[in-house]
Amino acid sequence: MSYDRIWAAVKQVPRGRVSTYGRIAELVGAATPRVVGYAMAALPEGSDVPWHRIINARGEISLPRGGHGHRRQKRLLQEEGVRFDRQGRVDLDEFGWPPG
DNA sequence: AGATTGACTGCAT
DNA sequence: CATGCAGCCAATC
Repeated sequence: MSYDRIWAAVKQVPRGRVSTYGRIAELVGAATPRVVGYAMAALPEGSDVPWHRIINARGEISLPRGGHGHRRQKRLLQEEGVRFDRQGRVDLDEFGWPPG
């Protein structure tokens, strides 16, 4: 089982932008959103895959609220210039990738 | 081999 | 805008 294709697609998300599980799934063409999420969870710690740029279709971080991972992801995105609204959501029309 | 679960999504209510 | 529900595929038990 190799998530290489999924990871390769995630690597193409430019800095300061975010993409969704569904978009990545469409991009690789051989996975459904759930599998993309599964691939993210299976990611080794020191990988160069920008996993934090992947959020759900509603523009929100999909990790459990208050969890360690959730906070880390939000911080990484903010460091790249991605802005969150008061509800902790990203405007996909502005930061989503691919655009449109 | 069958049941359960998960970093999901889209449509209906 | 929030909930509920079915469909989805792979990993785990």
